[in-house]
This record gives sequence, C-alpha cells and structure tokens, in this order.
Amino acid sequence: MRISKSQTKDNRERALAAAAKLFREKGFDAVGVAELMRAAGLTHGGFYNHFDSKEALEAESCALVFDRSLGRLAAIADLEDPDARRAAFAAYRQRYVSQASRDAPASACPMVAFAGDIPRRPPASREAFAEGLAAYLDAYTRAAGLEGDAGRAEAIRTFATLFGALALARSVAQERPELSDEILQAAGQAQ
Amino acid sequence: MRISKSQTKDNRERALAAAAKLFREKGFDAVGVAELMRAAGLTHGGFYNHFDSKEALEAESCALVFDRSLGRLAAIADLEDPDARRAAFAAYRQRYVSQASRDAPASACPMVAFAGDIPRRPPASREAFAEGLAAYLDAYTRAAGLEGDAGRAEAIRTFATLFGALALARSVAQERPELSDEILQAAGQAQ
DNA sequence: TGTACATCAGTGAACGCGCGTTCACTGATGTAC
DNA sequence: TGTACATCAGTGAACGCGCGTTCACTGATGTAC
Repeated sequence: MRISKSQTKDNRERALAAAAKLFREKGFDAVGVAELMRAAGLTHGGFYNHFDSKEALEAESCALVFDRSLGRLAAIADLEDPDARRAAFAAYRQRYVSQASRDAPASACPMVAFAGDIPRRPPASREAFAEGLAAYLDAYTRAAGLEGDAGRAEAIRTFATLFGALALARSVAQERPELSDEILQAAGQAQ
Repeated sequence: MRISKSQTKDNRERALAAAAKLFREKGFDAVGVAELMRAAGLTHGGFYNHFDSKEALEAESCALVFDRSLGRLAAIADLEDPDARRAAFAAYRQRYVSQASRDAPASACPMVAFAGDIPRRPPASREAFAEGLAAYLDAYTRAAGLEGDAGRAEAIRTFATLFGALALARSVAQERPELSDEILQAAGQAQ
C-alpha cells in the first residue's frame, strides 16, 4: 500500500539508523537486509525503494556514524573558557575508555567498530570512513587545544592510545574481563 | 589416492599456514575453505581429513598466529646487556609502526588483524585470541624492561598506542595515504 | 470540496549464487604374512 | 625381501542453507479535474 511522504521519509531514516547501529554491533556482513528492515519495523522487499543496494546503505552508514562524535568534539572545542574546555576534553577522554563505551559497541566510537574491516570494504565505504576519520582527528586536535606539527602529532598519538585501548579491551572483554578492565584503566591514567 | 604420512602432515601444516595468512589478510568469513585449500595446493574436499570444521581451523589459527611475536619479544627480553635490550625493543617498536607493517597485514601483528572481529567469533577463537593477547602483553612488558603495577600500566598504554596507530593507519591507507603516514610517524615519535 | 484514477511504498514468494559440508570413488601407501 | 590386501588422504560432484536481489501484487496516498 502507498504510504504518506513523511512516513516514507521516516521509514528510510529508521532503516538507516538501524543499519548504523547493527553494523557497529555485528559487522557489515553479519547484518542481513531482512534483519535490518525488521529492526526498522518493515519487511525486506521494501529495502530497494530506499537504497540502491546494501553496499550503498553501508557507505551511507559509514558517513552518518561520525556525526555524533564530531558534534561532541566541536562543542568542546568551542568552549570559551580554557579551563572548562580542558575539563570537558578530559571527561570526553575518560568516557571514551570507560567500561560503558566498551560494552556499548553499537553506540560508541565508530572507528573502533569499523577500522578493522574497512580496508576490505567497498570503495564508497572506505572513502566515507576516511573522510570521517580525517575530520575526527581535526576535531579531536582542536578539542585538545593543540596546535602546530608537534601538537597535531601529540593529539594523534593520544587518540591512538585511547582507540587502541578500547579496541584491545573489547577484544578480550568476554574471555578476560579483568585484563580488559586493566587495559582501559591503563589508558585512562595517561595525562 | 593415499599419501605418505609425512606428506599428510605437511599438507595439514600448509593448510594451517595458509589459513593464518589469509585470515589476517582478508578476515575469517571472506576466506572460503576452497580458496584456502587451493592456497595450500589441494582441493576443498580433503579439508575435513585434517580439521573438524572451518571453525576448528579458525581457532587453531588464532593460537598459531601469536607464536612469532611472542618469540621475538622473548628474545628481546632475554638479552643480557640492558642497552642492547633497550635498543632491540626500540627497534621492535619502530618496526611495529612502520609502513612495511601497515602494508603487510598478512604477516604483521595478528592483534591488529583480528581484534575488531574477535568479539563476534566462536568461543574457541575468542579464547585462543585472549590467551594470545594476555601472553603478548606479558612478553611486551618484559621486553620493555618494565615492572610493578605502574610499569605494567605504562607498557599496556604504550602498546595500545602502537596498536591503535597501526590499526588507524591501515584503515585509511588506501584513501588517505598521507594521513596514514602521519599517524604512523606520530606513534613512532613516542619515547 | 468531491470524485476518479494514477502513483508508488510495502509485502512476501521466488531467484540465483556462494558457501560449508558430505559422499562415493580413486589409487598409492602401509602392513600382514 | 616379496606379495596381497586393507587403509585412508585426496578428488570433485552434489547437498542444503542463507544471503542479496527481483518481481507481481496490494491498497492508501496524492493529484487532476
């Protein structure tokens, strides 16, 4: 049956949001079109009314998924008071390597969720991810209040530490929870 | 046709080695049994003479893949001269975040290759990986000459930096080669 | 505003394909004598 | 050492399954008058 335009738009957005969540949680190939549409409250046949292919949706997800992080970092960078900015940035970093982040792969850092797979994904996905990561590192550097070549290198290095710790902590969370916690704590201690 | 015992053993080892290489390069699901056996110079039907299932081979690969890294780190830790040990460890770290490591996913760090997927893999694979990572962090800490709680935390943190940088550098290597190089260099600058 | 009809988003059966796995068969190896 | 036979690793066709995608159909929406 035909559906109202606003309903149609809403359905598309729900499918895209479900994809962004499920892809991060389970990986691209492990999420089927049918599962994804079911999560959006629809059936699989209608998928192609909204997207050219699963690949196209994947690429769109790869772009969408950076929005929240970029928004948060921009908000921190834009704080006028330097002390407030520093405090907000420190809080951001602590939250990044928290147990909550580790245990919520569907909503936490998209880079940790996608980085491992991205080199083997289709070009459009890779491009969206690369653009997202580049923008993220810029935003992170600004939020850190760092400038110049050395500042930029320091920002990249400290982000690599957070990223690496979250990825490693997740990789052993089920089998070695104490080790997983230890990794997060070690990263959180960095000043 | 029947094959000699040593040939049989050799065939099994070649299949396992091919798996360890291909899984790191392409990911577990992207490597089929047929492709893997072809890489070992065999046909797919014989696979089940050597392994119970693809899952069983995957778990075996997850364990095998740590051997080389563990051996290298142990050799560094066992150097008698502290200066030589420090130099060897520094060289290990530089090699870890080199362009060569980034561009050779099939043979470089198994953790970077597997960490993202491991939480979604079967229990036996996860267990082998967790054991490998735990052993690796112990070996890395010893090679770094670090001791005690603070030393251990520092070792974990510095490894997370290397790991994160290599993973991030790989994720944008095809689309943003300059950014990829910049990430490796930033990590290499850490003292 | 009301009516008639064209549009098109949603549905679910059906498709083709690739995968892991099974199986009947082959023939050189290993063994019993 | 030689011979006869059982063993079993390797082969490739065939299987069942799940996936992305297609398609004929439905019926409420949007539009033309």
